[in-house]
Amino acid sequence: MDGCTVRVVDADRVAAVRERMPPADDLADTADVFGLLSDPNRLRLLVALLDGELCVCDLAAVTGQSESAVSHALRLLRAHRIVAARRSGRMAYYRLEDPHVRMLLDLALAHTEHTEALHPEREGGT
Amino acid sequence: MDGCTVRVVDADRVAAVRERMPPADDLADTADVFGLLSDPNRLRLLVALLDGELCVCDLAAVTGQSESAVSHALRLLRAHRIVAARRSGRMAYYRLEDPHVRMLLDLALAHTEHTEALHPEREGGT
DNA sequence: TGCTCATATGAACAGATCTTCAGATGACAG
DNA sequence: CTGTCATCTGAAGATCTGTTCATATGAGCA
Repeated sequence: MDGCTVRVVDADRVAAVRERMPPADDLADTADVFGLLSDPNRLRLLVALLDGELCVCDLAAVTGQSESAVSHALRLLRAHRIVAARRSGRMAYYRLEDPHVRMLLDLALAHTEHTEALHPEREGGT
Repeated sequence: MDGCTVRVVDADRVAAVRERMPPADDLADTADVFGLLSDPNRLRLLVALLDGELCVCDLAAVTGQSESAVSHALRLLRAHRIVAARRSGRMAYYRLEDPHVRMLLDLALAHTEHTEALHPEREGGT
């Protein structure tokens, strides 16, 4: 042969872990959700919404972004059903719809509060 | 002043929410962590490591990536102290180091398992 | 010492992402 | 109906990100 593109040391473990690996769709979904939380500005929006609904302009004020940027971000979040909009006249009030995301936010924020020495840019190799 | 680039509807809410908003550093950190979890392949690596340590080539086998890609990904995760490496001869065994990330993974996976109808690309507007 | 294997690294290219700007939509006031 | 206001949208550009290919490192073996 050729030596195999993919070498395996512990075949049993590999097989076992592959068993437990969630289906690609689920992983993609999950990665997607994390991706939506991976932008500081989007994060700010969601954190702002933890307390209750806010209109676009107030969200812009709270998070310090342009209203256009906020609108784009909300569009994305809305497309993924993470936030929902309520219309009142020409205003749009957004709220956090996805309880799962709320949990992730709570958990994540709780931990960063306690974790001082988390700063990146370090090699932990040798 | 001018009319304000930023209009505010509910000034009190805005002020209150700004109060509660975590410092920019914390948010950046949190967004960073989510960012590391936002790639399906990295996610696969981390899920594989939930069970215990694995060497690079086995990780490649489990996750279906090239060993180089795996190495690059691990490097990133290592830099952020999310995984740690143990050396044994020419092998490198990686394990999940960050308990906080483990929690996020558990929580996220638990939910995607139960959630069938999460698929994106939908407008929830009106 | 010289060879092979497991892993690490760097450079480069392709695709995704975020922000901004300009303009569209739809509601409300007169 | 006309003008204004809040929000939405599309396109364009700069930046980031992830993958690949080629090569480096360093351990073990003969």
